[in-house]
Amino acid sequence: MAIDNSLLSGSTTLLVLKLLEDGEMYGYQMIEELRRRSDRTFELKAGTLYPLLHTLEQQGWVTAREQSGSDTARPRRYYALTEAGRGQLAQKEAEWRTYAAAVTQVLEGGACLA
Amino acid sequence: MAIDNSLLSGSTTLLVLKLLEDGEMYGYQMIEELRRRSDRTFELKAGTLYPLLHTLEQQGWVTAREQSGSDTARPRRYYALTEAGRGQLAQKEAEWRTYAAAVTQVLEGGACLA
DNA sequence: TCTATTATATAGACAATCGATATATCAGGA
DNA sequence: TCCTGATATATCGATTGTCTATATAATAGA
Repeated sequence: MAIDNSLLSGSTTLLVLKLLEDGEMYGYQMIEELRRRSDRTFELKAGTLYPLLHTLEQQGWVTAREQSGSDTARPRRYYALTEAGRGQLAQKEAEWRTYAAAVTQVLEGGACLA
Repeated sequence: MAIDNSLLSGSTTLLVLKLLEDGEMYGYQMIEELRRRSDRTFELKAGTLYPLLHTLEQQGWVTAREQSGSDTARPRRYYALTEAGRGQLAQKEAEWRTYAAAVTQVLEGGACLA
């Protein structure tokens, strides 16, 4: 099922930081990996990701390393989490859990609370 | 914990429709009820809700009934779900579950999938 | 030759939320 | 009495996040 784009809003940063938790990745790879891990639910667009990566870099949450491989058409920019980025990831993960729990509570809690 | 505003984006319509599932409500009441049901996680702003309600009405998902009670300072606009609105609610609820499951999968799935 | 894939980048359009402001009444404290 | 806060709805402009479209450039395959 294709989900409403607007649902994605706000969680994209979390998802991108999460991808970098286990090691560096380049942008195009992130799009593919995110699609794979989410069973095609998330099909992040290039026009969304690249500006976001630049923002994350400016904020000091990731660092970039350009690798102009001879085999690739265009040099890849590998991104890695900084310590600050790890902190942000932890915080955004906690925020997500709070948010998701609250939505679930509204959806299931219905009329009666203790 | 106060969550990032942008996380709310896209789920607001779902939450509002859900509130109306059990009967009609007016705007101000929805703000309070949503805050209560979510344990203060959702503090929907008036500037967000009222334009949204007008949109929902235009789309035919809710109907409005104005009640100028003698005891209230200003007449209340009571909103109720239409049949189309119920359909939308069901669809948005399904979308939410798909989306939330995908985020959880990315957060927990990590590197290894079967 | 032409198209698709890999790989990054930017500009402009669009949607959703917010803060600020407006209006109007009533209750309660200083 | 005056002033603040709560009740109740409404609109405007700013900000943010995502998208589509476009650009560039090399390589593989039909």
